[in-house]
Amino acid sequence: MTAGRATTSAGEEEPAPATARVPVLPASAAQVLAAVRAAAAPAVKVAEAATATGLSRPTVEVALDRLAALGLVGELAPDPGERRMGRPARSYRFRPGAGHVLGLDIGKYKVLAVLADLDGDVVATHRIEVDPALPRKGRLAATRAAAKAALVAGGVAADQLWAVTAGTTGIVDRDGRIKLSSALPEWTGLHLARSLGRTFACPVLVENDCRLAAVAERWLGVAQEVDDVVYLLAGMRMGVGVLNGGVLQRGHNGSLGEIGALPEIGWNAAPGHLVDNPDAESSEQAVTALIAAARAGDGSASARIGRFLAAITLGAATVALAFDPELVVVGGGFSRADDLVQAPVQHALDTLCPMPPRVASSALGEDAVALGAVRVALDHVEAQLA
Amino acid sequence: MTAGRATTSAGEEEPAPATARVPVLPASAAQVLAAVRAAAAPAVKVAEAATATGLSRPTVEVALDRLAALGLVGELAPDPGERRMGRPARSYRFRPGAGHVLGLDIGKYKVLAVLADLDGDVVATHRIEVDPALPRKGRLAATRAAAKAALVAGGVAADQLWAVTAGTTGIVDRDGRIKLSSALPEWTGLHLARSLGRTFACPVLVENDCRLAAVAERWLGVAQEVDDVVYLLAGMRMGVGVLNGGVLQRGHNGSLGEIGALPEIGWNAAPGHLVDNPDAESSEQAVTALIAAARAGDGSASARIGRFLAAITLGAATVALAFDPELVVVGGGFSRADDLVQAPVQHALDTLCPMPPRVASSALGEDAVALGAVRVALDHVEAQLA
DNA sequence: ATGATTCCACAAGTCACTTACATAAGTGAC
DNA sequence: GTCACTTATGTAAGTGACTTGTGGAATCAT
Repeated sequence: MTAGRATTSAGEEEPAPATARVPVLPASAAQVLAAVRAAAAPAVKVAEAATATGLSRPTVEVALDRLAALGLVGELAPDPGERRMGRPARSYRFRPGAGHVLGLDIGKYKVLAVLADLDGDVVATHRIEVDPALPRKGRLAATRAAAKAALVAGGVAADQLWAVTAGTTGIVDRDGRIKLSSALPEWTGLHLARSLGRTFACPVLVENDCRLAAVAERWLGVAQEVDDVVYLLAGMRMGVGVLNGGVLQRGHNGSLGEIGALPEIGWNAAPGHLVDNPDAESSEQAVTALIAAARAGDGSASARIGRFLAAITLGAATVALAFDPELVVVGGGFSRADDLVQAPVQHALDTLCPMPPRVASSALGEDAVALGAVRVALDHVEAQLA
Repeated sequence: MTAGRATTSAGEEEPAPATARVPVLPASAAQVLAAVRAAAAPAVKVAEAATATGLSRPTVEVALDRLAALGLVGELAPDPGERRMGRPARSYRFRPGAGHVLGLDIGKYKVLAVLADLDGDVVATHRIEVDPALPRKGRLAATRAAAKAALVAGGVAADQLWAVTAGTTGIVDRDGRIKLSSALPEWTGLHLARSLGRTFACPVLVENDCRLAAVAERWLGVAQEVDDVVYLLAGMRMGVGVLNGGVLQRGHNGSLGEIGALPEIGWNAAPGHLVDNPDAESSEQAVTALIAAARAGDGSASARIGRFLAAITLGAATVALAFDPELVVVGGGFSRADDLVQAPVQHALDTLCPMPPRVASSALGEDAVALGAVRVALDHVEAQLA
């Protein structure tokens, strides 16, 4: 569509920006690709793909040729184990390495980059600890460094990256701008999607971290097969991510689920029950210590945690009633305290809700946000391939 | 696909159930139909439809022939006002009367049937006042009577009905069963979709009334062009309907938005501030009288209303924060008191929410539910035509 | 009437897909 | 090793929905 003439004639064109592009597939090829990916067996014979798609064999064959030319599928050497009569069938399989996506979790204390192939299998990971007081530039630089390191570790070239999603603390609008972040005040106002867009030659999506955690738990965690999920981040920071009918909810300003602003809910005060000075940079370690103490039988530590739980239950019941999920996933952010939260929250919801949802603790822990980012990036890619 | 042989040969077939069926259109016809409907002008020339769809003129012509055969479009006599050179172009226009949908509002005190054509223009209406204590059977009979009366008044045959949607009080699951209705206790457990399905030879959808009101306000009321809407029913009954990204939210059990169960929210007690005995059958009239008194300057009536408003604001703020809508529509159910509610709720949200939504009072009043039902039925039809 | 103008109707060509058939590449029996 | 059998591949011819292209029909201006 764009001028082939200009690129061949004039030399003063801006350099072709090496845009990583998801290939555009004709309808039949997209159908065949979906069938190959959906197949239970690792390798798919042409005839199988034909019956699966309802298309005829010749059509499937040309589609497979195109997909093979794009690298999206590869022909497989015939399995020597399977010896049957007749001419052996050609087998194809999806090549998840044809493209890659990157999920970024830009947190207060760390930046985590997760590189995955088109199957969502993690190819490489890179984590960089950062100073919670780091200014914008430094945190962005750390993000780019983590992304680059993951790409290098995975041996993936930049133009093999088809989509990037970043998750971060705060209210993110639909353009990828951070409207407000209380945990990272200097983050407020940053157009993160545009900033990162200059680094990557592919679409960059930005989403609130709790939402991505909700997506991840549905993808790989405790909320698999569940369409209506509320993810409840309960820890030094309170947050909510909501899936309704399997689709991520954002709200008009991107602040859906942020009921913490209501003093009656008590969420803003809740972290104060855990540690004396929640804003201190050392609060993260203090909470870890507190949990360890409570597990070791320290009564005053348990009491603190009890007060914290009492403070969050009303809010938990409110979101459960408001969104009517099938499952509430509680995640903490700090390591492995989710089990301490699950039972009390379940009890609270059982008492407060007429039709109480199940409550489960996060299965993915600290990786949830980056994995959710990977899933969102994959969804973006797959929407284009369809 | 189904056996033409059987119907012609055997006589013992069950009588063809006169199924009202939305016609199945080939892709090009659906495209052309959409173009004809979307056109600004009432009549569309073939060439215009061709450029609008991107299809060629011959293709558009055969599509129009098919649509005309189905009655979905009609050829229009050439406009004698438009005198131009050359052979006059044939004009087509959408025939909204090709099919009809029915919206039902099955309430405590009334049943309202609204019959509309495919443009959503109301063709006929029938309202039956019912005893609030009426048992299931009677209310269902009244519903059927209202539907029939509307059909007769509109001169529409039963097989011209392409979809029916019913709205009613209570928690409705995705199969159209009423799981719980506090306002109509004998309604609980009724499989309303199946009951009504025996009456109508077309799909019957059932939805909670507040949700339909939200849909209606977005369609014809104050929430036009707004994708994220919370409809707040504030009166003798509290309820919520939520649209997020323009799509109706239901939740896992169909109880999304039902935060009234929380005592801290205060919604269950709120109607008690308006009248002394909210469960009495005369409470409806009592509220109407109360509003009239307050408008006339009665101090104690105003005080009652003030207490009611104070009791609902926390819940309003909660749903506003939870769902992050662009607009909150307050509706009452009883006649025209919404303006008394709008300003106090707006004030409450402005104080309690960091990014307060706009608050508007319902534009559709008592008709909202039935009109929302019409819209949902039309959406169902249009999804099939696409 | 005649020509200009505009739209319609029919024919022929194109594309993606189908069915149908001949050919290739193996296995197993002799 | 050769032959028959089985199974999958490769290619040709056919179909349907859509395209472009050309001649014809309906109206206005002269």
